[in-house]
Amino acid sequence: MGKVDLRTLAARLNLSMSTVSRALGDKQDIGASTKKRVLKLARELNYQPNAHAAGLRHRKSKTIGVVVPEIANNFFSLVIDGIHEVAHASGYHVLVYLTHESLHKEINIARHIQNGRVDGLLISISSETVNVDHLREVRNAGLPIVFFDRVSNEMKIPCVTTNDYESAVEATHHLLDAGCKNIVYFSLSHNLSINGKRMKGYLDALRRRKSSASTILQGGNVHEENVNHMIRLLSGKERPDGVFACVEELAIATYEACAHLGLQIPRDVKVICFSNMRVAPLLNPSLTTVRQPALEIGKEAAATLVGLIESNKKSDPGQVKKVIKSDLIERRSTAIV
Amino acid sequence: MGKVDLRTLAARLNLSMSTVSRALGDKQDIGASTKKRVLKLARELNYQPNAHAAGLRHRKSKTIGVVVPEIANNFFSLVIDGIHEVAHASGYHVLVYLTHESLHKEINIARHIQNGRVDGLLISISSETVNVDHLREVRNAGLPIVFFDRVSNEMKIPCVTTNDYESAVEATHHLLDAGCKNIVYFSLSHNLSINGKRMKGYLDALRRRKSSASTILQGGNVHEENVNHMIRLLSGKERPDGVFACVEELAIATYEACAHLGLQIPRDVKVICFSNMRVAPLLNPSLTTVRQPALEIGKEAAATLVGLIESNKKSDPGQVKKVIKSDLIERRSTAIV
DNA sequence: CTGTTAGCGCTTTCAT
DNA sequence: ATGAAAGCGCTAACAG
Repeated sequence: MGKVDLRTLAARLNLSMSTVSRALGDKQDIGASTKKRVLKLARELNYQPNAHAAGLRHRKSKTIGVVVPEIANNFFSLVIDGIHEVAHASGYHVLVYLTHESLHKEINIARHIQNGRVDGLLISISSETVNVDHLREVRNAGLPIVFFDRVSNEMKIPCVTTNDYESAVEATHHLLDAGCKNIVYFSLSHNLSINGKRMKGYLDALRRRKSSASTILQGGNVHEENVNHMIRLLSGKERPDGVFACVEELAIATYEACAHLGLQIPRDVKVICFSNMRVAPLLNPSLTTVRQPALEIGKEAAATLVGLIESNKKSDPGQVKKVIKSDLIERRSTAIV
Repeated sequence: MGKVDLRTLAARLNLSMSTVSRALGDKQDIGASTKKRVLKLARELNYQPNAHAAGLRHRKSKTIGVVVPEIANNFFSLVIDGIHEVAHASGYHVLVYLTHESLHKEINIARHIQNGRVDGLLISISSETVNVDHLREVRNAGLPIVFFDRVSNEMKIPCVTTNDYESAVEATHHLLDAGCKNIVYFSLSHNLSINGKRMKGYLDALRRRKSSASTILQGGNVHEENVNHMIRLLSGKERPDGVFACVEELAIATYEACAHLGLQIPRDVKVICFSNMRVAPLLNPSLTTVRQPALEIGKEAAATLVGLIESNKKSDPGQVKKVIKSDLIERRSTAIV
């Protein structure tokens, strides 16, 4: 089965390539019957127009790039699912890139996509990313970018996030209402926007209630270290009675630390976290959870980007912030554990 | 910042485009000093060779397509992580496609990639896929394919799987050794290869031990239904005392069913499953688990595909089966729950 | 060692 | 309504 290209079709139909092209492209100035003939044969031979040729001609790839810190993560994979849904519906393909939280890789990726491979970029920046010159470069090359979840304030471009601040306030109130006097905020990298917003919500809520001592415990990428940090903290003399975990990973680390020390959740320690895994609520009803609408974030981000790509106004859209509300904090009525 | 292309570079250096091209391509027949000059300017101007033009010329996209049933799934996202690692190291980009278990979508994807967009395909087929003509078509178009995890025996092409059969035998022995007399096999779609191999291992193990009544419970894609099926089964007169869950999703459904009925795992019901989520072992020590080496599967699959692409021998490689061993069944020595 | 030329497959003027 | 021809950006003969 040799390739079938425009030339093949044209030859078999005794038409010129341009006519065939017009017929397939649904253009003006084409005879109805000719068009029908062309479409028929194209279908028969399963003609697939070469993507490179079309891309070269149009300077469009019909592809969007998605850059995430990691994919083996329920939140990001759900986001990608949402992106996919919208992208596919709009005829776009999805190229996925992983930074593994490395700024170096992020820069590399940014470099390597300025070659027509993608028409735009969706990105959730790595925890190491403070300077965003590499992204400016991408935008200067004419590619629209949309931030999601982890945004940078250094660039005024559209971003899609959740109402982290408000949810964090609410989550903190839950802990306070449950009687916590000594809460730990289990934190992600301090330069991450989501961490910043959640921590601010947390601190503001504490302040507003003129309440409680508070510790900030800095978590990292290494699970075992997170567990050990928490174990150390929970074994201290002033044992915390509440934990606000910035992401699920840290809640799980907390869970393991408690198990290690024989502490019971929620009897000894109340835990609350931002989470997307369906499993977390099963672990312990009180360990849960502000659910982020990952799928919706993905869809919204993709829709925004596709919009930017297709209305190729060079005019900077400026900073359009779309905030998608987290689900309210849920508690299971029936305790499982 | 206008585009910088070969022409730009050539003009600024008073060289011809081909010389510049050669310098950048690290070809023979190029003056050392010229080369240096070219590379220097290219770096300065951040020259990125147009992917479409190169692709058109070489009939290569340096891109591999990955087709998975779903991405919001720890196993598949880990596999993609592995694929990424190898692909990136070999200079390949990764285009991800989701079928959401729909054969229709799978066929569509197969059609839409026969246009030079990808150089090869990694696929884990949907649960609806029995006939694989759409994949034959892809291969006939000259694209190498590698199956991973969920394979089809209809096509003799390389596939990367785990030792499902052996692991299932072993897992079953664990349940029998724990004293189970009435085990349920909680099954996926029957035409999935992984389900077939695991179920066969399960049944063979039972037979070999001349043991136990056994029920096959067919699970599906809808979580609530899975839970309800299991609740119904566990409420029957001959309540099963063991569950072999083909995948983690079904183990979680079982977990919820038990919780709903007030049954304790493992006291009332022993549960074992194939799993990749780090969280499952936390749920209940006895609920665990045959860990599939997802990352390794991804790496191996990608390496195999890249090999096929680069050694562009038209000769059919035939069916090369690579089996990657699952981790042994693990039990946590310390009970957490 | 370097330049000239042709062409990858497609779209799009510009003729007819 | 159709065809001829130019060209997207790059590379690989083929000259020199």
